[in-house]
Amino acid sequence: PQSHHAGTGPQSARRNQPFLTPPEEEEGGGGMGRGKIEIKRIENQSNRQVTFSKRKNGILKKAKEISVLCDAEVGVVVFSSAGKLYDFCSPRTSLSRILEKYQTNSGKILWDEKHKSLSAEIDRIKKENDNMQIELSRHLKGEDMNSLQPKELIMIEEALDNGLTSLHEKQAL
Amino acid sequence: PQSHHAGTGPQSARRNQPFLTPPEEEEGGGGMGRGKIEIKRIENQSNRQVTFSKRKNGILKKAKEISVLCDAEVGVVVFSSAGKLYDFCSPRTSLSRILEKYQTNSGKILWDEKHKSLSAEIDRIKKENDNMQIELSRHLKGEDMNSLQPKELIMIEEALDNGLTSLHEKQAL
DNA sequence: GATACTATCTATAAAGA
DNA sequence: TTCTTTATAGATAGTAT
Repeated sequence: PQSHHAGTGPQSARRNQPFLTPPEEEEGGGGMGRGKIEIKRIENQSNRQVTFSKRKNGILKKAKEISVLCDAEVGVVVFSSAGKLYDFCSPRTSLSRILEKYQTNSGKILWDEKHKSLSAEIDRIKKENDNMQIELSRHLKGEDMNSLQPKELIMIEEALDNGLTSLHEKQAL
Repeated sequence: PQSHHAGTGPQSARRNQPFLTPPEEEEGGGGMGRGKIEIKRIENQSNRQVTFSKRKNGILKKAKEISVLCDAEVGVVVFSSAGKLYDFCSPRTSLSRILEKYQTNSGKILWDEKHKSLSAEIDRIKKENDNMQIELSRHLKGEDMNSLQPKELIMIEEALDNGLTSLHEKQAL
C-alpha cells in the first residue's frame, strides 16, 4: 500500500485488452496468474527469462520475510540460466557463517578445491612431521646407524668422541 | 488438480466459524491469509513456529519450481530459530558447485575464516617441522651430545660401532 | 532484463482437530 | 508438529512498454 505514484488523475485507464481467450484449457499443473502452467522447463526463451526475473524476486522476498518473521537464518543463491547471480542472506549473519553452520549441522563438506588442497597439505606435513619424529627417536636410540651415509657416520664418530670425553669427565666426579 | 482424496461423500461440511471478527484493522504491512501480518518478528513462539514451517515449505517449493521452469541453479539453506536445518539444491548440481560458482562470480570468498585458520595451521606445523629438522640435524652432526644421558650415549656408542663396521666393510669393496 | 496492468491462481494466517 | 478448512492477501502468467 505504498502510494508510489500518488495518482494525480485518470491519465491511464486501459492498457490491456480484457483477455478474450477464455476456454484455452491445457494440461493442469501448478501455476498461477492468468493461466496455469505446468512445472516443466519453459521452452520459450523470452518467457523463461521473464518468469525467472519475477520468480527470482519472489523467492528473495520470501526469504527475507521468513528471516524477519521467524527469526530464521536463510541463505539463497540463484543463477539464471544465463549465469547471472542473485543472492540473499538474512541480516546479522553472512553466507560464510550460514554455510559453516550448514557443514557442522549436516556433516556435508562444501568447501572448494583450494580448501581440499590446503587440508591435504596439512595431512602431508603432519605425516612428514610424524616420520621425522620417529626418525629422531630412532637416532636418539642409536638404531638404524647402518642406513647412515659414510660422511654422516664420520661426523657422528667425531662428535661422539667429544660426547664420551665429557661423559667420562662427568663420571669421574 | 490431483484428486488425491477422491471425495467419497459430504462427510465434512462445517469446520470453521465463518470468521466473525471483521474490523480488526491493525497496521498494514505485507502478508496474506485471513489476516494481514506485518513483516516483523512474530513474538508468539507457537505462531512463529507454525509460520516458519509453512513458509519454509513454500520457499523450498518455489526454489524447486524456478529451477525447473527456468532452468536455473538454486541453492537454499534455512535454519529455524531453533537451529534445525532445511535445504534445497537444484537437480544436476550440488551446493558445493553452486557456491564455487558463487565465489567465482561474486568475487566474495565464502571460506575466508576457514581459509585463514587452515593457512595458520599449515604455518604452525611447518615451523614445528623446521625445528624438528634442525634438531635432527644437530643430533646427526653430534652436537648437543652433552645433553644426552649416559645410557643414551653408551647405546649410541655401540650402535656407532656397528655402523662403522659396516661402513668400513663398504669402503673395503 | 525490468515494469506495468489485470485476471487468476497460490500461499498462507487463523483456529481447531 | 502436522493437517484441515476458509477467507484473503500475495504472487505471477500473459502481454505490452
